[in-house]
Amino acid sequence: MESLYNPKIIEPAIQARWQAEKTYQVTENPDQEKFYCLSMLPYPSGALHIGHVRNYAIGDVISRFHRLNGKNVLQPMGWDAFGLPAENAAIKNKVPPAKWTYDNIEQMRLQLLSLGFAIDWSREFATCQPDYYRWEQQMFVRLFEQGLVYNKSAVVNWDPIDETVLANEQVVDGRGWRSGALVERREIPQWFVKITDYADELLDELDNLPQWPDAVKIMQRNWIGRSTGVELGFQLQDKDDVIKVFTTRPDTLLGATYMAIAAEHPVARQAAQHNQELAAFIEQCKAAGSTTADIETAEKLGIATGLFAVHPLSGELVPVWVANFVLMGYGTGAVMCVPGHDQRDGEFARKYGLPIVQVIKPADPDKAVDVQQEPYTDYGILINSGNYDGMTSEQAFEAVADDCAGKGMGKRQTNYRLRDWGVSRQRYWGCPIPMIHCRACGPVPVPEDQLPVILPEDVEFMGVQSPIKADPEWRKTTCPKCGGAAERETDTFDTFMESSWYYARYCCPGADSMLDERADYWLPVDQYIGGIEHAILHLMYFRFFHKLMRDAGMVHSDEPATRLLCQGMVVAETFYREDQGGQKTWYSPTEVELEFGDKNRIISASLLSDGQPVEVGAVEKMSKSKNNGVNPQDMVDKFGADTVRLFTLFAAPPDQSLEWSDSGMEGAWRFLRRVWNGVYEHLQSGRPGVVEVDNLTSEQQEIRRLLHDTIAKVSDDIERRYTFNTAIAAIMEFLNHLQKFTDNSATGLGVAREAWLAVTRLLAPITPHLSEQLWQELGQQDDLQQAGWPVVDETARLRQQVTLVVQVNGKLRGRLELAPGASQEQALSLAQSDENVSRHLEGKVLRKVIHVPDKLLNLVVS
RNA sequence: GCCGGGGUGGCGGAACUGGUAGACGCGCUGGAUUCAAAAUCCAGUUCUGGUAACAGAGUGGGGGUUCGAUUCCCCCCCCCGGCACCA
Repeated sequence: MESLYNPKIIEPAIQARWQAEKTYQVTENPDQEKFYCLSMLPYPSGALHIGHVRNYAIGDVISRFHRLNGKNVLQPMGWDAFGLPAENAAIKNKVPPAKWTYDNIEQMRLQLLSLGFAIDWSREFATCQPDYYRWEQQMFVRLFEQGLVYNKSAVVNWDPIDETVLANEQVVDGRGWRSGALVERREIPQWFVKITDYADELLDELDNLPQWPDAVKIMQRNWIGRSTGVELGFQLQDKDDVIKVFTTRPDTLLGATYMAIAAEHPVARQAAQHNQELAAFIEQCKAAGSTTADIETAEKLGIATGLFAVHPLSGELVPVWVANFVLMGYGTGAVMCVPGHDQRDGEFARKYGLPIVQVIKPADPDKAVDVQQEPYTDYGILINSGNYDGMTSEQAFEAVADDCAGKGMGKRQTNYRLRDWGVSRQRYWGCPIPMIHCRACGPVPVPEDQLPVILPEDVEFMGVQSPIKADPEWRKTTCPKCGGAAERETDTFDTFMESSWYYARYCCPGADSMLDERADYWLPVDQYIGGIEHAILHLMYFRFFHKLMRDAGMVHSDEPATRLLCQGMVVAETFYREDQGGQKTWYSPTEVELEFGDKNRIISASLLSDGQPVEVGAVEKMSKSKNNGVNPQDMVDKFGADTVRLFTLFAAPPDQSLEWSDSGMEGAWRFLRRVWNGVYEHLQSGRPGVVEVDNLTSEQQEIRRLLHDTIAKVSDDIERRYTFNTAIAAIMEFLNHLQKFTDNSATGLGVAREAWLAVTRLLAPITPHLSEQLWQELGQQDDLQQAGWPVVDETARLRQQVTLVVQVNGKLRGRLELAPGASQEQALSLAQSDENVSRHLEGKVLRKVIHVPDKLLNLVVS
C-alpha cells in the first residue's frame, strides 16, 4: 500500500475500470428490487457549476447507498438541450445553436465522468435529438385529437424595434435587453394544453405524496388555487352585453358598488371607441409589464368607462371601471368590487372616491369596524342586505347563490388560479410544433406517419429572427386534409415540454414508440432530486405529463416520483469596486485577500494584484455576473473528486444553501488523508486476531459500541433523513475515537479491522474511489459492492451507564452517571447527595419532580 | 404585492418527537516535532466575571404557553426562492 493518499492516481484508474466493466449499466430484473434515482437533467451551458456537482453528488450518495443494500439501481443522465442560451450564444459567437449545444455536451460529459458518478451512460440522450422530440410531437397531435389542445390569443412581450417576442428575463426595466426599446404587451395566437382539466387530480393527488417536501406541496396547492364560489352576470345598462364575474364571497354581493374590467376586455375596447381618455388609458396598460409580480406591485390605476351595470340582486346601477390590476387571461377578465370587505377594492375605492358600503359585521358585537377606513375581510353577520340581514356569511353564501341561480343570473362554480399551459414559443431552438395552418381547413395536426417535423440544425442564426420563420421554403407544405397549399406552424414548444417526460424515456432507450414495457419495471421514480426553484412550474408539468401518459396507457402509476428532495443553491462571497458612474466591477474571491480584525471579523479586503481595497458584497448565488463562481474542474484537478464530493455534502444539509469555502475544501482533503493514513498504520501494526464479542476489554467494547452507533446513525441519516452532513460528521467523530484506540493486541487489531472495514463502506457512497481502493488494501477478496452495507450489531450498542442531567428549576446543576433504567427514587436520592445540586436546593421546598428516565431530572423548588 | 423557505459562536453548521445549546469541520491561540518552513500531532476556543470550582447572559427583535422553548403560539424586522416566455 502506498503511504500517501494520491487521488490523481487512484481515481482515474478506478473510473476506467467502472467504464470497462460497465459497472453501472443496468437492465430490468424482475427478481431484484429496483430503485430509480433521478437527478434533474442539466442544461448544457458549457461548464459544470458547483450547483450541478451538488445535485449529482446527492443523487450519487442515494444511488450508491441503495446499490450497497442490494437494489437494482438506475441512475441515468441526459441533456435539456433546447433553450434560449443557445440562441444567444449563436448570435454572439456566430455558431449554430446545435453545434454550440453538442460541443457543450461533450465538455460537460467529461466533467461529470471525472467526478465518478454511478451513472448508466448507455441511456444518455439530448432532448434536441429528433429521436427524442418526435414522441412529444406525437403526444401533442394525440392530445389535439382528444380536445386537450386549443389555440387562443395570449399576451407576449413585444420588442417593437427588434420586432420579436422577448422572454421575461429579456425585459429589463420595461425595455428590451438588446434594443432598449420600451416593451409592449401584444396578443398573438398560441397553443395551450388543458392542464386545468387535471387541476382537481393534481391538487388531490398531493395528499398521496407523503415523501414530497411540505413546502413544495403547499406551493403547488396555492398555485392551483381551487376555490368555490359563484359566477354572476351583470347586465349592462341599455345594452345586450353581460359582464361575467366570479366571486368567492357572494355573501358580500350587496356591498358591490362598482365593477372593474381588464383593459383587453371587449366591453372596454368597445367603450374606448368613443372615449379618448379611456383609449389612452388602455394604451398605457399595454405598456406595463405583464408578469404577475409587475401587476401586483404596480400602483393600482383605473378609469371609469361611463357604462353602468345592473346589480343582479338589488337592481341598482353600479359603475364599470377599467383597472390595471384586472387581467384578461385570468378568469372572466372582470371582477365585482366590494370595497367594504376587500383590501384591494377598498384602497381603489378610497383613491377614486367610489362608495363604500358595509354589509358584514363581526359576530363579536364588541369588535369595532369602520369600513370607510379599513375593509372588514372576515366572515360575520349580514347587514344592509335586505332579506339576508342577520344571516351568517355561510348561510348568506348559500342563499345568495340559490337566489342568483333562480333568477338565471348566476351559478355555483369551482374556480382555479391555475391557468392552461401555453406551450408556444416564437423561437428557433426548440421542438417544432407539429401543426399545419390551412386556409380552408384551419389548424390541422401533422399526420403521425409524417412525424417528426425536424428542426433544421445547420442554419445561420445571426439575428433575432428564427431561421424557420425566415425561411419560406421550410414553412411550405400541403394540407393533410384537403391537399391544398398550407403552411407549417413556425413556433416551437416551451422547453418545459421536453423536461416533462425525459424521466420515462430513460427507461426505454431506443424504443420505437414513446415508451415501451420497460417503463413499467422502472417507474415511478423512487427518488427525484433537483433545485427548489423548480417547486412549482417544472414539477407541476412533470406530474401533469405523467397523468397524460397514464391516460394514454403508456405508464401505470398516478404520479411520476415517489420521493422528492429539493436542494438549495450554492452561494459565495462577492467583492466589487464602484466607479464614479456607479458601475460595479466584480472580482473573483480568488483575486482577493482578506484582512481579519478583532474576533476574526473581516475588516477589509484588497485585490491581490494591486493591493488596493475592494468592497465586500453580499453572499450571493454563484453567477458569472457577480464573478463569484468556482470551477469544480479546478477543484477536482487540485484535490480529486472524492474531496470535492465530500465537501459539497458536508458543508450544509442538502435543502439549505451551501456557502463555498476554500478552507472547507482543505478540511475535507485533510480528513480523507487521515482515513488513508489510518488504514496504512493499521496494516503496519500487525495481523488482526479473531474477535470474540463476549470476551473483550471494556475499551474494546466501547469502540465497538461507538462503531455500531455510528453505523446506525449514518444509515438513518442517509436513508431517512438525507442529512449527509451529519452522516459525515458522525464518521469523523468515530474516526477521532478510532485513532485514539491503540490496542495492538491480536483482539484489539481484530476490533480495529472490523472498524476500518465498516468505515470504508460507510464512506463508499460519498467517496467511492477512496473506499474501493482501501477495501482492496484491507485485503478483501470480494469487491466492495458484494460485501454490501455494514450491518448494525444491536448487542454491541447496549450501554452499561447513562448520563442523567439534573436541573433545578430548569437550570443545569449536575450530571449523574448511572445504570440504565434507574427509578425516579434512585435518581432523586443520588441527585440530592450531589454537592452542586444540594447547594441549589438548600433552604428551598421541593415542589415537583420531573423525571425523563435515563435522560433528565428536573427539581422544581421555591 | 402574493405564495414558500430561512435567521444559532469569528465562519459553515449540530441539537431528529418540548428535555445537557454549540456535535463535526473551518478559523484562531498555545505547545510538540523541525536548522527552518510546510505538513503532521497534542491542548484550548459562545460571551462576561473568576487562577479555578462555579455563577450570570445567550439561538434576528418583542410578547405568550410550559417544570423546561433553537423547537409550539402571536406580532415585527431582515435575507433567499417562485410568481406562468431563464432553466
